[in-house]
Amino acid sequence: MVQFVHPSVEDITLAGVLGALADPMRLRIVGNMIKKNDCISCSEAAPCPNMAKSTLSHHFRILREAGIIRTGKVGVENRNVLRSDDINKRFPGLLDEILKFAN
Amino acid sequence: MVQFVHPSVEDITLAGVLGALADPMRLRIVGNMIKKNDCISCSEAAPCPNMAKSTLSHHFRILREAGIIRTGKVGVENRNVLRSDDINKRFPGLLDEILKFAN
DNA sequence: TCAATAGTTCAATATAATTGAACTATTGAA
DNA sequence: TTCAATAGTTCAATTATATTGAACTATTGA
Repeated sequence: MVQFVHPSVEDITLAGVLGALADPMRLRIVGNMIKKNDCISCSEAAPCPNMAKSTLSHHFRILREAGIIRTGKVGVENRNVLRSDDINKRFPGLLDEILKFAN
Repeated sequence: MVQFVHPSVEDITLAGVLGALADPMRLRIVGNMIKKNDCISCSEAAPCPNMAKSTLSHHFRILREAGIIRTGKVGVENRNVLRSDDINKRFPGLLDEILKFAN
């Protein structure tokens, strides 16, 4: 059984959030999640078609462990949602401000 | 002669800015710069007393090459200023929003 | 039961961060 | 004008992180 690790709200850090978003590929993943209505599979959110799936999996793990997204398994695929509310509790307005400039 | 490299405004990237600020030490350096009125030497902005000066120098280079700070040599020391105006031209409001949560 | 799908984990290699040691440049004093 | 002190850079070595192919796990549908 694959167990996904998600930090609690109080464990989300500024450097962690910035670090997770400080990568063009991960910015595009999060941008795609917003565009495609927020709850999508990993491959659907992929920033480019030729990326190795292990790399994609790694990027999702980084986003997950920084508290940016929440991942749950539904059937054969993972569904990912942005943790906007949680991040806003910790850093009000920050996420929107950053994602305004993504893509 | 030491030549400092600074990107032009249009070469400042979102991932670059986020990457430069995605480090607790660098967040503290920038926080210290704001607290101590913006134009300070490297050692004055140091995030902790026991950091190797080569490491400190490295962090200032990261901040400089991301376009976060501008460095100039004045006498025996370096003076560093935040490039708030330049970053605001490229990403209006972003820097303030991030630094609101630093420290 | 078996193949297909979606993703994870592992191990190897490639890239970035940290640090001590040696260096450069500027100042101020003998 | 020489010499020590100060402030930082650069280099080389080690350590940590990212990327990827290959092998694995879990779920679905035929």
